[in-house]
Amino acid sequence: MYRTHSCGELRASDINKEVALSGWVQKTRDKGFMIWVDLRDRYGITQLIFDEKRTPVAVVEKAKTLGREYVIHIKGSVIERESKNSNIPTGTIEILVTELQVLNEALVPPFTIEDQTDGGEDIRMKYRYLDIRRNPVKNNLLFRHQVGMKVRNYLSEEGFIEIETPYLIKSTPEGARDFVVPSRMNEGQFYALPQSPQTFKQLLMVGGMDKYFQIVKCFRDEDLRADRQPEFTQIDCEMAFVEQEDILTIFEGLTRHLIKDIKGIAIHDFPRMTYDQAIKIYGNDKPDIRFGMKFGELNKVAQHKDFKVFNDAELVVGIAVPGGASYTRKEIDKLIDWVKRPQVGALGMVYVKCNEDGSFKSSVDKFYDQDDLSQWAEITGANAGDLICVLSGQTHKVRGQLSALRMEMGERLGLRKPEEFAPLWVVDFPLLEWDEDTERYHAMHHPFTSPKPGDIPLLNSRPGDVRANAYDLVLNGNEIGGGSIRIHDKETQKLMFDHLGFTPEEAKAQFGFLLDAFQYGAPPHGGIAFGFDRLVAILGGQETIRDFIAFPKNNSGRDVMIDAPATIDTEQLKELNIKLDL
RNA sequence: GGUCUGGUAGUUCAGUUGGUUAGAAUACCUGCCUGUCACGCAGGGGGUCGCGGGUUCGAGUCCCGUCCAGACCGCCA
Repeated sequence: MYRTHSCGELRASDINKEVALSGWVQKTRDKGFMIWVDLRDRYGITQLIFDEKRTPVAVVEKAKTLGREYVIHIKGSVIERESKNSNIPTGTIEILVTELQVLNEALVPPFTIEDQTDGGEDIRMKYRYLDIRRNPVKNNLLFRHQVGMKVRNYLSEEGFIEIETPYLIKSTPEGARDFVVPSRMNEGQFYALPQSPQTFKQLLMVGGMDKYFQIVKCFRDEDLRADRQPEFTQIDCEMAFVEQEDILTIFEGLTRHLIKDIKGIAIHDFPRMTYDQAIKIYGNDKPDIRFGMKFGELNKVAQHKDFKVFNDAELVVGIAVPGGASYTRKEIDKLIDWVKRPQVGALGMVYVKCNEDGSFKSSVDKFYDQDDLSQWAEITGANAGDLICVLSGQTHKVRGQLSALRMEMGERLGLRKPEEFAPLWVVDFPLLEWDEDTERYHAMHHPFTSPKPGDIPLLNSRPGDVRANAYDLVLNGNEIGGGSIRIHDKETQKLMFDHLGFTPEEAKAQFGFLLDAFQYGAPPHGGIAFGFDRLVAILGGQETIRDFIAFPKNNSGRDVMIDAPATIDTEQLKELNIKLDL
């Protein structure tokens, strides 16, 4: 028997027990007369002691050869420590070893297996199996498991059933790039990996499985980010005979339940905001509402003087940065440089210091008097001591720029507290979005999203103004879920394809199976999908999902541990009838 | 596709104005140490300064190119 106990469970009450333990050597402390070995497994650390007076000589000699991360098996008795360690749960006892067996030697690991490792991101990913031995990564994976269990239990109790859908499906032109898989048996043809089980879950609704969910891998061949991986996990849900309100209620419940159960925090406010409001007030469709700095539009009070920059602008908009009036000239200049970086793209920034004595000092004092500036302060909600930052230009661009500044300042001022949770529904998304490149409208959510019935007449005249029955769940400035009420009748779906520029033939070729299915009694239905990796990371107080995934990809979509992707040999290519053109 | 930052010992980093033999911490090895637990002490080994080219009497340092990594923009229905 390899072990009678784990390395995390022995206590003072176990003293005098004969035990067998197995695990990894975390550390040896050889004092000459005595050797201590910290033995580690998933459950904790137990100290072993090899004593020249009490341990057989041969065993002590073998203990001297142990290196870090050796896998060993020992037998011995639990004894009370002479000097106890209150830092670890097993700190009152140690194991007086009588038998030692080296199960496997280990090379010296390239970085230390400690909470505060000396290894950087790169090397940790290459040796991810060693990284996973470390508490921070291990605990993240345990945490992910717990969140997953709670989601499964909650949805299951609500009557949802988990159904698997295929991974080898058909490529579609809309949306993200597909990962494709060549088919050996069907020459010249390819499967695509699903970007989401969207059409399948709708077909499950037609199939009468009126409450479906799945914790499922999805694939998108797009560039990566700290919160974006090419393969990621969704909590995918769909319900039949529901309206938007039913969905919001159920998944508001799930969100509250998770935050309460996992973080012990009761969510009081679960606000809703329309897409238009979010864009106007926060410049962003996924606002972090843990802090203020709401946008104040200043066109009316800033375009009546001779300041050409503002007069020519489509939008003049500002935010009040709390405590910013104390910034030095140099600090403000750096802030201006920050908004002028290409990633943000502002051409400049006007600032107003709101002095403690109620006066204002701005970078545009030449053009505006104290009355003007006091109106700006009122509109942006600035108090004495704040700094008003004002950007101007094209509405769409300026909102994005000021939103970037708002998030940056929220971060710098510590207003984005990881242990605070502020969920938010953003509703009434536009149905269509103009695409500059292809010069046509495409579905903002996906082509199966239903328009708000009242807006359908606008489809021909002002397609950009048509709102959809679509909603996003935003948590702390991150989009963690999104969904919609779907189209369930063939006519509306045809209308939609028509406006997306699909010919009837194309629509039939791509989605004929769905249109067919809708002719056989499709119930009204809708759903939502949560980004599981993101949800777990945010509940864990982080925004990088990578450390909540056992084997993530790097920035370039590579798995540096197994070195994938990789070329395949000529035989394989031949079998697949593929010729490379490189 | 683009912007920015970085690449120096196993690892994390420092390296000034271009100037002698490239340093620190940690890890590793050896020895010592009668209760360690970030053990301590003494000693030791360890470098293609990412790669290629250029400027220079002289390049880790400056210039050009390139590769790799990270963050972001585009992209992500």
